[in-house]
Amino acid sequence: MPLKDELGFPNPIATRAHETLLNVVVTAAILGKEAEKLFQGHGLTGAQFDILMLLEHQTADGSADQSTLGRMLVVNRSNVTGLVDRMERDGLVKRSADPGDRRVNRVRMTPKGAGILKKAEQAYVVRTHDVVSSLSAADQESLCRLLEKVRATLRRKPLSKKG
Amino acid sequence: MPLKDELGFPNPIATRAHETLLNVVVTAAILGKEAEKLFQGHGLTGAQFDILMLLEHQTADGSADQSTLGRMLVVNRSNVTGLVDRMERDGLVKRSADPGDRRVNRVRMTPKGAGILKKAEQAYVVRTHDVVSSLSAADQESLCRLLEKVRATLRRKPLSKKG
DNA sequence: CATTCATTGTTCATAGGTATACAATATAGG
DNA sequence: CCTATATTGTATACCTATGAACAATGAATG
Repeated sequence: MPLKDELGFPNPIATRAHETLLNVVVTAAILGKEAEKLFQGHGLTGAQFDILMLLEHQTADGSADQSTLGRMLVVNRSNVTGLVDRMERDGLVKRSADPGDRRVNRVRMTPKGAGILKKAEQAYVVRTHDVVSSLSAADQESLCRLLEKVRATLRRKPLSKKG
Repeated sequence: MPLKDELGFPNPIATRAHETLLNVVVTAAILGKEAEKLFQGHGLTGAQFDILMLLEHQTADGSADQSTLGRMLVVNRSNVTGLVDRMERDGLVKRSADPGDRRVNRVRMTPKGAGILKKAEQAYVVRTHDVVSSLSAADQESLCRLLEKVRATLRRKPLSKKG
């Protein structure tokens, strides 16, 4: 079903470029809401799951400083402060001082956080596989490459240079 | 550049399914931030631009009720209350009573809102064309079709039925 | 060493988003 | 008519996110 009809638009979408970008943004929004519902059953939000996943799979020793987390999540580091605050409050992670740099907080999962992640990740893997099941391996590769191309263009033509 | 490197991940992304969905979500996030910067120069936020665009191009008479706006934006109607509050405060739209249904607010652009939209939309069209310029017409069609397939799967297998 | 510049994490104000509950109003059926 | 049931907009509590400003610390350079 074309995007126009999914969104209940009475009129066509003006340009193909607009429709393409709208497709990306709307799909991501729907995926995000779906993920949010999934994690709700495990006492996590989407952002909290993301942080636990990064700590589990994308760190050398299971810990990361907040700025690195922000960069990997593509969010402002001021946002990480609040995220880690709430996760620490809920006992999912803990902060500790970095021995080599007194500015830095190292963030690390608690056993409770690790346990919750384990179950949430299992559900996520199943659900993820389900959602992309309609795409062949080649389709998935295509999709990734097309999106990479869009991001590459964005990096090559930042707003500051062109508008 | 593969997503892993763009995000500064030291390790590979575990599954292709995860990588595919991550590509969609991350690209949308970057596009959203880029759009936000663009609209900032016109005194709008992304969500405010979306509402003005809907009123301009997807209504019969230039007005819409809040619930319809929510459905077209794929957001909760409680969110529309706040959006329209702020836009009314800034003189971009106004609310008026619906003659046929006393529960309903009709939302309509003010002349100020229309003027701002006109300029913002011009900038948006240029920028949009720029961003997808790396994709051929066929690529754009492919991208849209692949994303439609993902959304179709989501509708066919909602979380309530499978998890 | 001292100075400059960069980075880290926090705080603040503001905006967007959800879910829930609620009052007012419509609508459908007996 | 009356009584369920659904819909509309709102209020509230909460989470996610940005950008700006700030203090503390680190790094580079004269």
